[in-house]
Amino acid sequence: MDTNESVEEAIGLLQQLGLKEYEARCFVGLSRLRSGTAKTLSEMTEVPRTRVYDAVRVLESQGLVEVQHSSPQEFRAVSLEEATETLRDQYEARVERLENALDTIDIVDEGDDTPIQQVWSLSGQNGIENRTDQLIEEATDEVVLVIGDESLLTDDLADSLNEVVSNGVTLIIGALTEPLEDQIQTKVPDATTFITGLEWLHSENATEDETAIGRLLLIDRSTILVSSITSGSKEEQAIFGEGFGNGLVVIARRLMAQGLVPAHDPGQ
Amino acid sequence: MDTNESVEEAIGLLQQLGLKEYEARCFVGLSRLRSGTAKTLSEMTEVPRTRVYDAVRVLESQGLVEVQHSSPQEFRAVSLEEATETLRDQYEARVERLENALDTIDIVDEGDDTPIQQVWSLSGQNGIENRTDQLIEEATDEVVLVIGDESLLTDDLADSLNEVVSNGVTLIIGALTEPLEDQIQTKVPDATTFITGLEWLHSENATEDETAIGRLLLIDRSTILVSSITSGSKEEQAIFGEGFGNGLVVIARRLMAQGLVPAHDPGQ
DNA sequence: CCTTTTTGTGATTAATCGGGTGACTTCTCG
DNA sequence: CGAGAAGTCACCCGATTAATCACAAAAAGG
Repeated sequence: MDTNESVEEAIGLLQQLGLKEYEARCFVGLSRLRSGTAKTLSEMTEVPRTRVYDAVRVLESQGLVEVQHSSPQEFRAVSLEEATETLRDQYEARVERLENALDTIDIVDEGDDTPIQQVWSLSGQNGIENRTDQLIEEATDEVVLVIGDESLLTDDLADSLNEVVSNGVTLIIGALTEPLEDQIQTKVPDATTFITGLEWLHSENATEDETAIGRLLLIDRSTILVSSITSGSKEEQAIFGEGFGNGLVVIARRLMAQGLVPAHDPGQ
Repeated sequence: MDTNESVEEAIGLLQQLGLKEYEARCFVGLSRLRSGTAKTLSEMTEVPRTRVYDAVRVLESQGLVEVQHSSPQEFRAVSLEEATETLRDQYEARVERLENALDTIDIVDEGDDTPIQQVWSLSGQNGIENRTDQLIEEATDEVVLVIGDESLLTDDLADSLNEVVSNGVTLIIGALTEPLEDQIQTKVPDATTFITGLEWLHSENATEDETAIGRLLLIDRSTILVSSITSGSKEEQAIFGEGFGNGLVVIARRLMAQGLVPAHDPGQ
């Protein structure tokens, strides 16, 4: 809606995608013009005129802008589809090369691992999401999952759940609210669902930096992941433990036995 | 094969993907260790010990490593699959947001366009590739394509070609060598192929900064794209013109009539 | 043809960021 | 309790990047 806001956002995103500020400004500037000269661009983007040339040159070498070598020379941005496709290609190529490089390396050295009680923490919505999916896919016996916020019920997650349930794994999913439970039953029809009775899971009054429950995942009764979301920063943080004897896991099992999952049977 | 080399490459790639040097070093360091402390990591990666903590914290917040809050605390990298998946997600999210932002903007202002003869230049393998594909898909009548190097015959390109040929567009593809022609007939069976007789298209003796032909694309006899590859830098550069009256296009048509495409009939 | 303005290049300065180091507090363990 | 390791901070300095300026080349326009 608000163009100015979107412009700023686009500039920021382009910088996150690796462009410098001037390059980003020039690109969105050109995106709003069918075509423009250095002067036009400079006026519209606040980029010093003499620096427009450098910026555009970089953009051209990345396939985001085309240049007409006349005098004065004119610039124009490639179409939105071409631009995003180019960016995607670029990134995909890098990630693939990274995969290969790390693959040929992975030859680990000294095993610096202590096979005792371990509790790891990780944060970032994305990373936690991926870890969740992976853990679910590795389950052989039982998956217990409690979801605290509907935004966490992604399609990828549903895919993982449906895949594992089709392999004969028992799937028990809890929700904090009834509407959420309905959503779950729609996306993962084969799961046994329930509404958790643990009040402390609910995000109280949404005060400042109140901490709400994110997910709670128990795999084969021996691996657990619990995450929370601070309502202010919306950053998700998780702790994660594995091993049947792991303290965290033991607590989780006890918790479960007590009433998190009401008697293990569906409905009510 | 050579681990050391791969390590360096991985570090470079991670930096291109947005990590700082220390972060990149720490991540590949942890990738070779099942788990490690700040000291271990510092020794292995040449990152000052006191800075390992910052770096790892950032990595954790991005979902690339997990931390055990013991003393001394231990770090470990997530699996290769999780890491690449996380990176992909992150990027995809950014590109999508960019798409939206630019979409709400695109409301162009003053049309600063000159509808006269225009020849644009663009560079970068990726961008040129995308432009090529897009132009092909827009063809309504005829596509003439000459490919100068087999590396340019990508799957995406073949897809575009096959798609457009199924819409009844005449497709004529030239190659510089016979093996290349064979490849083309395999990937795009419905195309009429030939071997170009234009000697200057061939990359002479591969001297220093010799310039070899990349692609030559003529769409509906009114839009043309010609690219070259400097053998040294392997950078691809292209010029691009549209409009039936465009000078560049006129030359291309004449060139074609002369013998680029031998009499327009298949084989020999 | 000469003047004036615009265009493009290059060098130069200023500010920011990231790599690198060391001081200092806290913790662990003998 | 004391030595050494772990962890946190604050700082320095070099490189990158934003920003300005000086100047040559080229158009525009009398």
